[in-house]
Amino acid sequence: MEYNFSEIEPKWQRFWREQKTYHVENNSEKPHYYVLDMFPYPSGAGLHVGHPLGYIASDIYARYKRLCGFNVLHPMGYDAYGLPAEQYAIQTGQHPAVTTEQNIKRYREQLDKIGFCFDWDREVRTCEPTYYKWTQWTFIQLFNHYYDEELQKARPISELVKKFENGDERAPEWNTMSDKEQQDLLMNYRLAYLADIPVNWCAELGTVLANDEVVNGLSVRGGYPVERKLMRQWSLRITAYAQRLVDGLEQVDWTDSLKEIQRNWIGRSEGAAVWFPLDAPTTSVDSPTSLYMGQVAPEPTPSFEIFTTRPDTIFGVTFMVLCPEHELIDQITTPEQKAEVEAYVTWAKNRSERERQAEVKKVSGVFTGAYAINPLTEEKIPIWVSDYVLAGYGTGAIMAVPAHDSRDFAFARHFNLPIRQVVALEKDAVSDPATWEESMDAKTGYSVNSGFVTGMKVKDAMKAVIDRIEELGIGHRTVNFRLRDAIFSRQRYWGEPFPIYYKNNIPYPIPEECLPLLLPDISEYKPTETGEPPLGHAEVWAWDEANRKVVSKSLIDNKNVFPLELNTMPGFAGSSGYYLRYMDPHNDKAYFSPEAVNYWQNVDLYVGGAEHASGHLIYARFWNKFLFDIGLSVKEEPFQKLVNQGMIQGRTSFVYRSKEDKNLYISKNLVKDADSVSPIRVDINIVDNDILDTERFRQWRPEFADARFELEDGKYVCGWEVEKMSKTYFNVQNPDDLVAKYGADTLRMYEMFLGPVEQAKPWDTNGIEGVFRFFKKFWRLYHNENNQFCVDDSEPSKAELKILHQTIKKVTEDIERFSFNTSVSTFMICANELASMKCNKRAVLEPLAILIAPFAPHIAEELWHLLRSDNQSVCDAKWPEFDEKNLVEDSFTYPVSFNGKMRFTLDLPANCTQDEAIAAVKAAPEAQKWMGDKEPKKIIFVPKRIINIVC
RNA sequence: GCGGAUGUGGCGUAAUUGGUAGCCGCGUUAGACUUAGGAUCUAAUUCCUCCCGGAGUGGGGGUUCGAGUCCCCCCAUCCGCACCA
Repeated sequence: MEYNFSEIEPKWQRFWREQKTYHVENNSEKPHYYVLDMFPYPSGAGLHVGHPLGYIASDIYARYKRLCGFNVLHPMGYDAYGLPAEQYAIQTGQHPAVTTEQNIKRYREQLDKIGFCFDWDREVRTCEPTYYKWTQWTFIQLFNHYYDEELQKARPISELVKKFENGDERAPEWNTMSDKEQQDLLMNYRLAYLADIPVNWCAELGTVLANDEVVNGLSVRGGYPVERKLMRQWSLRITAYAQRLVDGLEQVDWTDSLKEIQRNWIGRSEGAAVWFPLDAPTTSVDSPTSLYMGQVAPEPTPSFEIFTTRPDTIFGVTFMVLCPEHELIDQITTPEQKAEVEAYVTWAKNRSERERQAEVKKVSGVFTGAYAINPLTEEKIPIWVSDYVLAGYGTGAIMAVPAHDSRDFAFARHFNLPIRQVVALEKDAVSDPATWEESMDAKTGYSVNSGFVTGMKVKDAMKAVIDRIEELGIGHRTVNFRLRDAIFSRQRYWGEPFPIYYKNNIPYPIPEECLPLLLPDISEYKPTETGEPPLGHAEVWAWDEANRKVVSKSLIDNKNVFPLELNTMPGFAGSSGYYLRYMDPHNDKAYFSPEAVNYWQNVDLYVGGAEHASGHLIYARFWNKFLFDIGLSVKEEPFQKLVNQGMIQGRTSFVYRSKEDKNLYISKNLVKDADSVSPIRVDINIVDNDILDTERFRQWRPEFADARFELEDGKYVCGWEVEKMSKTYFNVQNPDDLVAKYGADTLRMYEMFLGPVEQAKPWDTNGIEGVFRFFKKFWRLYHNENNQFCVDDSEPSKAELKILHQTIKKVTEDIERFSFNTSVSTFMICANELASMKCNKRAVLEPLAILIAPFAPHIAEELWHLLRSDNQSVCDAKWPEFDEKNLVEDSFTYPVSFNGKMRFTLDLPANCTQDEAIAAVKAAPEAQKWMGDKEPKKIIFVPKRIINIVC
């Protein structure tokens, strides 16, 4: 029989399904290993060849681990809530659940054809009530917990209430507060909280977006403008975990670049918070010094706090800047400046995020007329307002040191403010800042003109200044983060409903026993006429507190019936904890059982795209840390090792149409002048190895029906370019087509052969033939000339064993370091050598079938069953052991170099000593030729490698 | 601007981690078997060359007996962040 993949592959896929080969139990004597893929959003377009790349890599690893004796959890599911299904629903009225179901069906068919070892019994879908019940449950836990700064972990909010009741400086009047006041106060502590916050509002999408969903002022989905707007929204207090999110990166095995992206996103910076008193005529302070000695309790002096990472430059402050939103502006602006300041503030606040970002280089601002006092120099410093200071970072106020901060420098130059040098590269290298072209921002050199720190190194000066500031009680060391809390409300339909109802305008969670709070059906998926989110259309959408159930909205006037939250949760809600649910997906009593999580612990290997670095991968880490704090999750970090598969780009094919003769298409290498032709994208499915199928091209579209071609060697050669894989570029490669033409094993192997998994690369089908040829050759190793299965039970030769063990060694090492492209090469070398030796020994071919099983499970399974009479799957075989002694040689050919150049080779015993080697070199006739009568000055001998002789 | 990465034949890539650069595959060329082949097999294929050799891993310098690999300076491309004080 010839290698007939179209018969083999469905046969074994059925076998695996019927035998439940990939079913995984939560208890086993074997060591556990958890291999996870980022689950897909099932879009309407189906899979293209880029999607399975990571799945194939993780599948190979999962299969390998299993063969090595691990109990491997390798699940798959769907991130099923999302905007496209909802937008499709708005256009067609089709329920998103219906389209989502259809898309999932198609995804599953496509995935099944590739032969993955997923345990489909553990499938999760984020839109299933049995799943989102636990998303809602976690939200309630977040709502019911706060972050205890002392313990550095989440604790029940009831503990905080108890503290407040017993007297706490954070809520001195707690016991006299009304319920509403108490609840409002607690909102400042809850990990899931409701607050009026500036949000990214996207009018076009009719929803707010998280920071990572906005790029350059445009929405990631759709590219619509986004504006800042104050809205009452649910947020997650992820900032409470900022430090732990930074620290945790030390413990995980991720690439440096990915860790760096996360560190940047979290944006930790150390510095000082310093209070600058106002030079306000209203304050009755005799001498500013009396303020700072610490003993005299001064009159309450209006002052404001700034944050700086360069406390050492405090002697170079020549002005202060407040952000336009700063609350102090109204109080301090002098009457003369009032009109100007108000105009500026209004202008700044109304600027869209996009405008602001586009004009970053433009300097704008206005003087308030007020002054602050530099607490160390007692100088009077003007206070300005400018939008280059951001409200959301630090305190929204800065001390400006134009000599050593490029933004302050630009501002000072623009408004002609003084610039004073306080840092120099050398102690005496002081120059006139008026001559500078740019500020000196580097944190190197020495302090100059800086009072008591003059002459110190910058680093020491920083410490000295902070120490003094803390001594004086006018500030303290502090850490600031760029990370913002995650906005958790979406004005959408197709997402998890919040398990929240409002009584007297105070939010309450519905009782946990009543979860899930089911997403109601609605008639229209658009916002309501009054501007409420789509859930405003839901008729039966009110909470009956007494009967603990959802009832009709019309009952809201009744005593115990209250409105339910109309927002839904964002996409990252469902994807933040799914890896935990896979451990115990059918549990209806708990998110997952303690037994399950104690067995699996956390994800050992996570494979997915780097585009989730500042979204999903941060949220999931936060989510897991919270579950860890409340005792559910057992590891603080959810994903121990992370591999980012590179994006597969498209490789677009072009034909070149003559500009003179619109029906003439010129083959690529015959195009003399690029301006004389127009390149036209052509469907890659009618191009093979860059050769255009001219007949199918004529049929492709009516306008090409009369096409004529200028051919080279009778062929039309297309040009190509790397672009995004997209329908509009005709460069989408559907995996189904390749499976049909070459089989799943060839597709799997070829995707790996393309290059390192981590590397972005264009999809290029040229070359898949080579892998297909390999499989035909591989098949023939197990068959005779008449295509009959034929293996030999005799002892293998030394040479044959050497090839086998070389292959075992290399493939094992390659898989361990995720280098699958090189293992494919190793298989090819192995097959070539065995074929040329005509080796058909069982002792070689049986282990070989196991070795290739992770890569090409179908052909491996077929050969395995031909080799053995028991009905055992190759998936349950044992990974062959590598035995060094098969590789040991009696003699070894040593390359011999003179003065660094290789001159000749010498056969020596493989384990010869250095002295023996040197003696052999001296005796060799070739050596005489190179050495002449010179004595070697130096002989370098590396075991089994090189002998280098320097004369 | 800041941060991270990458740069090797016509193409995708490899190199035991400092040890004969170009493995494996595509493509190309020649040959074999064929009525035929877009099947299969064999051989060649970094470049230059007067066939003696010489040059060569983005460019320049350095360390070393020896550098694709380590160090310094440029150049190019890709990615992330971007007024974050």
